Amino acid sequence: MTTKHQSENQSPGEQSEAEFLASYSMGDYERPSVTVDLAIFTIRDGVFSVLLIERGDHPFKGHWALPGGFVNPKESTDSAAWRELAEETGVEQFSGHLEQLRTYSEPGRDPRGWVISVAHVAFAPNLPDPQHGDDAADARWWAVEDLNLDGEVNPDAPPLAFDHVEILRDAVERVRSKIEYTTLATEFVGETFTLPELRRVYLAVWGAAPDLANFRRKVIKTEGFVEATTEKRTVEAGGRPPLLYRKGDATTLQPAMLRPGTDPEPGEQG
Amino acid sequence: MTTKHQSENQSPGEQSEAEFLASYSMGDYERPSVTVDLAIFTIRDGVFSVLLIERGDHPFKGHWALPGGFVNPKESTDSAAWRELAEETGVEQFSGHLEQLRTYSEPGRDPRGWVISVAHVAFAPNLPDPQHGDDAADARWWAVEDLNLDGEVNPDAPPLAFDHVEILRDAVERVRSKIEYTTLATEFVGETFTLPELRRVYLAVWGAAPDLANFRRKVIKTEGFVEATTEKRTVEAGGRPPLLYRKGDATTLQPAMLRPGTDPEPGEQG
DNA sequence: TAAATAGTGTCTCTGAGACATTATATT
DNA sequence: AATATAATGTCTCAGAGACACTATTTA
Repeated sequence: MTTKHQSENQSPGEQSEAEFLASYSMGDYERPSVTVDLAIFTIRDGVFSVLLIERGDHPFKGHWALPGGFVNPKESTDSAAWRELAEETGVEQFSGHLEQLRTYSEPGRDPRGWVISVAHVAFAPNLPDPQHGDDAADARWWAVEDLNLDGEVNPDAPPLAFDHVEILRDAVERVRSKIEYTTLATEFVGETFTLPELRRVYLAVWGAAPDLANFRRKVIKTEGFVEATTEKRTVEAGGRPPLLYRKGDATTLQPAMLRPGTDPEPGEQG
Repeated sequence: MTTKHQSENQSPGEQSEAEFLASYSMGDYERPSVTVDLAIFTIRDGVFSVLLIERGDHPFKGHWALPGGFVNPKESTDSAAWRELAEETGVEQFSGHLEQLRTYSEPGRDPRGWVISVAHVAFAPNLPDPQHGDDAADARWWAVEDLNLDGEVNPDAPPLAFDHVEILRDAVERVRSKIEYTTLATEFVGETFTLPELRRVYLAVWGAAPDLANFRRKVIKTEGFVEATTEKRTVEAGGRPPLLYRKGDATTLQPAMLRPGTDPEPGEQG
């Protein structure tokens, strides 16, 4: 990476970069507020869920929104997202995965003014119920399939604030596709886990699980996906106790885990 | 999409959302400048190339940067990117593809202050040489492989400004992977094209082309990727004249076109 | 032993890699 | 005819889908 950049030849009367910066003013361009929004996903009792916060204030009072907040100077949007993640989940040492989704900037997306939001997605194993926000607003996990992300299916779905329907749609699709070609499904289970547990992650996120036998073959044969331990999960009611595994050091799946039902049809119009 | 959100019951003394917004002030949070940066790719004489601009002013005077500019109020970052794209390429009706890459916000990435950049990637068929910038700076196409994106390989590579090495690395990888699982390779060729031409797109972008015969089989059998015309390309020197094709209406490739050389090894540590 | 869950074996089909062969043009 | 490029045919192998079968536990 090139970091020194003072190397160009400089005529005597010319300004150096240091002098230039010292005299530089950003001018009076209008500037937007920049926020981060977080789609924090977990699987609770086999249900693919996302954390939402009920707004206690206008605008969108009583509607549900993704947790988020302003980005401060001297921090990256990632840092801001990690900070919000800790605050909202109440977990100081968050063990999951966080990544940037995309930036939403459509004019009018926030009625208060010019607000650009950098959305992030987090994957986490079973998290506790969230702290109640200090602004008396509610915060809870919602099953993703209970949200009306694709049309008005569920009359009891919470109304979503801002453009968070769009963000959530993109976030859900990101998670669904990311567990196809990476090992991130292991972020939704504990330190050790069984293969049926890992398979239930795919079931929860995709709404359909790969065939049991083929899933095992795929996971076991993909070097570095999981590592077998010698212990078995103690099971309460009936059934053969499953072997426990630990995540391996692979990060990508090559070839990808295929979503069932997605018949290998040729590309379609989008 | 839920757009009406005035439906919650409101006690007599309580503020309505309209009243709230009328009295709302964004406060005096410090706000960043937000810019867009563009990685505009094309293929010129079989060479995968990107448009860079030589900076005429500090900071990074004499270094090469991605074209870009400030985002204005009342426009999305996509609109800003389209606007810059037209300005920088000098093409009013740009026929290619533009998409958001990701947002770069690391503190210190711009020595002038707090600047957050939303980077975009554009795919275009052979574009003309760019206009000279009005600030007397140079603007030209650079072969991607002549840039030192992965270590100091080429001593004649142009020095890159800001964090544009990182952005370009991400942008190149985006293009390389996007032509695997979408039909975007057709954005690099003209209205009609031959299969060998399309294959040379993969050769240019990946540095290696799929086997000729297997490539044909894949493209032809993927419904909606290309549509055969009845004409042939008139050829100047020797050889059988190839059939001309037109792009189909498919957008995704299922299964993906595989990069050659990438031995189907299991996932590795990243 | 029945029920429940975990785990194995195997047939088949699709699609990619490799590479030999045929087709159609110019000089 | 020689050369050059386009297009086809075919053998093989990896890996996914489907599903029958075996294993290990509790009630």
